[in-house]
Amino acid sequence: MTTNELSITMREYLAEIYRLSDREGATQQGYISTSALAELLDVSAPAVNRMVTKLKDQHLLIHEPYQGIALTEAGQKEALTMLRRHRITEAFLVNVMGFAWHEIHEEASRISGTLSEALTQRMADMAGNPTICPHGEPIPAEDGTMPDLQDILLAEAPQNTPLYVTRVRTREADRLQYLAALGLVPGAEVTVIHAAPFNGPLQLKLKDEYRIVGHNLAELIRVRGE
Amino acid sequence: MTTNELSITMREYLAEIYRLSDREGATQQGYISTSALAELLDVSAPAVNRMVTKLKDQHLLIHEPYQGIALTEAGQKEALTMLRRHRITEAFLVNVMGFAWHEIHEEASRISGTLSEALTQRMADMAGNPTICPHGEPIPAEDGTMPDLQDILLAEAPQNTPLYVTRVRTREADRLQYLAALGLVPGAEVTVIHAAPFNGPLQLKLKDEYRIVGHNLAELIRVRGE
DNA sequence: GCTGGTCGTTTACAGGGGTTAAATTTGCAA
DNA sequence: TTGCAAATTTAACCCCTGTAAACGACCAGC
Repeated sequence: MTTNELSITMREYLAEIYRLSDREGATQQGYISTSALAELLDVSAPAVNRMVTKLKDQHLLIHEPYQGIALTEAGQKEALTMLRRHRITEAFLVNVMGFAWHEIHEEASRISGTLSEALTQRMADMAGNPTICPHGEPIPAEDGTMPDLQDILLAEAPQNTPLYVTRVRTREADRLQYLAALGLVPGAEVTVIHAAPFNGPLQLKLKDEYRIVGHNLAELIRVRGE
Repeated sequence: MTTNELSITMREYLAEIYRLSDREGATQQGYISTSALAELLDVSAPAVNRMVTKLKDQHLLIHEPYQGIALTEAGQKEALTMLRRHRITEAFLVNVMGFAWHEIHEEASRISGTLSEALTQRMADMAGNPTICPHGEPIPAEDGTMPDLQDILLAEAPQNTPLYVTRVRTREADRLQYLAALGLVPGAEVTVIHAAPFNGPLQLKLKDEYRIVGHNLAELIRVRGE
C-alpha cells in the first residue's frame, strides 16, 4: 500500500524540500542535498535519510544515492498543500490578527500542520484571499497551481530603473524588522541608484529617501520591473 | 528531574481529566475512573494507565491504584491552561470567524495544543475577551482562576420560574444543531412549564414559543435562576 | 594511482505514544 | 464466605521520529 495517510512530519519534510528546491534548486538538474535539508529542519542527517527512503517508497520523491533528492509530481502536490496552509496562516496572522511580519513564521509553522481545509479557506477569505504571503512568497491555489513570480535579485537588478519589491527571503526576525523599518517590503517601489562592485553595498531610492543596504541583505530581496 | 516540559498529549490528558472531574467529579471524594478517561480520549486502558503513572511521577495527579485518579494543584493548573486555550479558540472560531457552535470542538482540539500564549491572548481580545465558550463553559483567567457558575440541571430546575441557559454539555454536532434551532443556547431565557414524572419530557417556554424536549436533552442543559 | 577529508548512509539505540493479551484486584451476588 | 465478572494493571510488542557512532562513497591533490 503506497497511498498511506501522510503524517504531519512527513508533510513538513516535503514542504521544506520544496522550499529548498525553490530557493537554490535552479542549480543543476534540481537535486538538493539531504544535509541541507537536515540543517533547515534542525534534525540529524540519519533522520533525514530515513524519512527520505520512506517518502521515496511512497513515490513522493526521487532519491539518487549520494547525489540528492527531488520531489515527484505527487510530492510537489503535497508540498504545495502545506505551503498553502502555511502562507495563508501567515497572511491571516498579519492581515487579520495584526501581528508583524517578523513574528509569524514560527507561529505559522506550529499551527498550520493542524488546520482543516475548511478553516484554511475561511482564513484565506478573511485575509482577503491573498495571492502572496506577508514575505511576498506566492500562495498556491487550491488546485495546486503556483504562480511564477519572474523576479530577480535586487543585488543583480538594473540601475536607475523603477522596481517593485516582490519577496523578502529571510525569516530572521531582526532582519525582517530592519527591512520593514526601511520600507523594503513586498510591493514597495525601489530604484537602485548605484551598486558598488565586488559585492559592495547598494544605494537605493525608496520613496524619495536614499538608503544604503549591504550586499548580503540585497541578496535576500527579489524585485520585478513592471 | 520532575519539572520536565509537558508534551501536548500529556496536556490533553490533564485537560480531559479536569473535564471529567468537573462533570461527574462531584461524586465521592473526587477520584475518577481511568476507563472513563480512556473512553473519552478514545485510547486503550493501558495507554491511560501508563500516562497516569508518568503524570503521577511529575506530581500532576494522584493515583490510588484500582480506585481512580485526581489532579493535584499543579495538574489542575496545567489543565486550566489547556482549557483556556481550547475555549478561547472555540470562542474565536464562533465570534470572529463565523463558524457554528457544532463545528468547532474538534477543530479547536486539534489547533489549541499548538497555540502560543501571545496568539491565545490576541484571539481572546478579538473574540471580545469572553468569559465563557460558545457552549457556556467558563474560560479560566490567565492566573488560573475559574469562575464557579452555580448552575443546575434544566431537568431538575423549578417550574414556572424564569431561567437562563448557562451551558450545554454535549459536543455532538447534531444535538447542538437541534438545540440551536430551538434557541436553547447559553444566555437564552427559558421557563419550565411542566416536567413529566419518571424522567419524562419537559414542556418549555422559549421566547413565547412552547417546546417539548426529552429528559435526556434536558440533562445536558444547565440553567441559572437570576 | 594512492590517500585523505568530506559528505552521505547504515547500524544500533532511545523515548513517546499506541495496541492486544494475560495477570490481578475488586466488589458484588449467591 | 465463596466465587465470579468487571475493572485495572502489567507484560510484550508495534510504529514514528529522533540521536550518535561506525561505515562507505566521492573528490581533490599529490
